[in-house]
Amino acid sequence: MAEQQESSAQYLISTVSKRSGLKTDLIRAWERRYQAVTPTRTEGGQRVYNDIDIARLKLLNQVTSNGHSISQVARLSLDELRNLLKKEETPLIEVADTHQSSSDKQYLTEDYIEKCYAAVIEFDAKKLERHFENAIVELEPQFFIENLLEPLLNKIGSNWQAGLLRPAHEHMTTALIRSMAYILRTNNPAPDNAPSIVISTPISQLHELGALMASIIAEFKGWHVTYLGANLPAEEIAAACKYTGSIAVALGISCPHDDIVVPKEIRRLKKLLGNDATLLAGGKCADNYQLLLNELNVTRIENYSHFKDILDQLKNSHLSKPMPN
Amino acid sequence: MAEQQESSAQYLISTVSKRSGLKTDLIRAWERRYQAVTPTRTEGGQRVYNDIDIARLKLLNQVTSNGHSISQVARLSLDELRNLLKKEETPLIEVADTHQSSSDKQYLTEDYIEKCYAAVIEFDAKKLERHFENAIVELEPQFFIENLLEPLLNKIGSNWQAGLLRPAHEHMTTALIRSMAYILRTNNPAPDNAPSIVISTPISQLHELGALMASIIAEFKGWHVTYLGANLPAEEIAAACKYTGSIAVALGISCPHDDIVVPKEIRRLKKLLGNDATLLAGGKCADNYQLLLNELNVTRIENYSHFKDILDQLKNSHLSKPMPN
DNA sequence: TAAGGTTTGTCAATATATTGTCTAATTATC
DNA sequence: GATAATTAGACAATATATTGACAAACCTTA
Repeated sequence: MAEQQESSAQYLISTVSKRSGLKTDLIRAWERRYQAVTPTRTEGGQRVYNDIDIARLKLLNQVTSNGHSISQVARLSLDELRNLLKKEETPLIEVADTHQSSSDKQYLTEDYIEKCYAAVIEFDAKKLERHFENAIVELEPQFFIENLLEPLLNKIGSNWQAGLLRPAHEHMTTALIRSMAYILRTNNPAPDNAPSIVISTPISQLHELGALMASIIAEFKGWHVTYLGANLPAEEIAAACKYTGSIAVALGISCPHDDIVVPKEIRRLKKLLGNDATLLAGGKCADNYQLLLNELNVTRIENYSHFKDILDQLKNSHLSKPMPN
Repeated sequence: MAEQQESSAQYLISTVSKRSGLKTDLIRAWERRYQAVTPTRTEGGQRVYNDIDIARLKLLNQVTSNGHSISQVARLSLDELRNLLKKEETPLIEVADTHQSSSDKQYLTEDYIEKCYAAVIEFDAKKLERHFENAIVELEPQFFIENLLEPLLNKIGSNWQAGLLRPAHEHMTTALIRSMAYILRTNNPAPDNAPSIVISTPISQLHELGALMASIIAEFKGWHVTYLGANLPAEEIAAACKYTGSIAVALGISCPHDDIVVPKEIRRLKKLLGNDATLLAGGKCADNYQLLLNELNVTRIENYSHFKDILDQLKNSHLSKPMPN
């Protein structure tokens, strides 16, 4: 125990009210009547909430405004509440955030980034996961990816290159984010006629966070994504592309390996793909191969927002000239 | 039946009305006259419905508007109602199923394994994910892991070694299972005093499915798991173990590489860990290093059930001699 | 076919439950 | 002292429950 108290920040009821969008009276009533949350107290007896409480109240707010009666859902776990929301899948609502100005949100996000980074340093996967969960609830998934995950990964990446973090830190984070990719993806299934893309990293490129991010983004953009993880030979990537009928292949290149393997693999892959699919390459160290990419007519992905543009373009040109047969 | 304690998803009559398309009065009348549904009650006496009730009412709505009299169909099972609809050839909304009898379970599982394997061959990640999702709901997570995931991975593994599957197949499956690990883990959070374990694969060992399975199993067994993914040098694994205060480290060795790197890494890791943590090794190809493991006093994990036994033993011996300070 | 009974959806009246909000008096915090 | 939190209780607005009734639709059978 005592982990929650020390690990996550403490909030008084007015803050909680602002963040959850519930009146203070209501928060107290829900506690009194249904033990929806059970905050600790100060010596003087004032309620002290943590991040989990806030996430919980936020979820309860959504669930009840979805038609559920508070008495029936107050004792459900975070996961059960999330499932409930997922099931209901009410695309009509999408209420513009009750209040919470954009500056609040920015501050909140930075706060989360700090907390997450601290959890990474401490090697505390559980804590990191909790922060992620809360953040996904508080910020919308889309916002979470762009404004929290991306900066966090950049920070981890650069600090790792600077020697401030061990490889094991990065591995742990990668493993966790991979496992959480599910809840990020799960909300918007791609339509059947969506275009397909294969995302991977070439052989010798073991760091896949960027590629993983890219695949989440592509799913959000309504693509069918076949994510293959790291370190695959060109034939395999090409085979996956062919099997899935993908119109694009994106490679993540983020290790400064600068050896001869990567150029060779890219060459081979380009040859194997021919004109069936567009080849894209991105990542921190893609620059190292700029000449090669130019020569082979491989599209360079500058950053994530550039990636989104490329996806849109490809999608449009694909839709305008449907199946050749 | 009598699965009300299912805890999640309890609905009041207005919600049920919206979802089923039946007026509240009618729902009550059907209950009063024909026991079409038998909801539980709140303390105050209000009706509380679950997902099955809703599915049932939806079906009854369709069936009756198809011409059947409510008195004749009110007591039919979900399956019977569905059959009725199917016969009538009325392409209406499909209703999610939940209920399953235990006798079907084995057959059902084998069916799922077939379907999942087919999805893997077809490179259809979305389909595979759907099968997984359905299976996890239909079978309990625990059962899912032991009776579906394990055989499926074995099948994939052996067929991959036999050359029937491409590496890319295995990569895709790995990536997907990693991302679904979240919902498998998420239901039973480990208590704060749970022992910790680090799970990884040594450098040059890139295939992590086994290690991933092991980490899911360990989480189910109530351990704090720090999962580091594949291909980590010994110092990193040792560092993670030290940081997290883990009492055990499990390595997955499933590639027939039989080179000199793995023995070297295991030796180094054992040295780095000293007596602070128990070193375990498992996986298809751990046999290749049997002599080394014996020499270094590394526990060999025979299979997943053996792994569970080991975890229990370690947990007990850890609890009996708590913190040295 | 017409009469008579049965089924079925709907409604009304009355009583109880649930739930968000509010007031008042008191106590913490800074 | 000003601001914010606390408790306890009260209140009104909805939602639900129960019971009984009723007419339209549906049957059966003479």
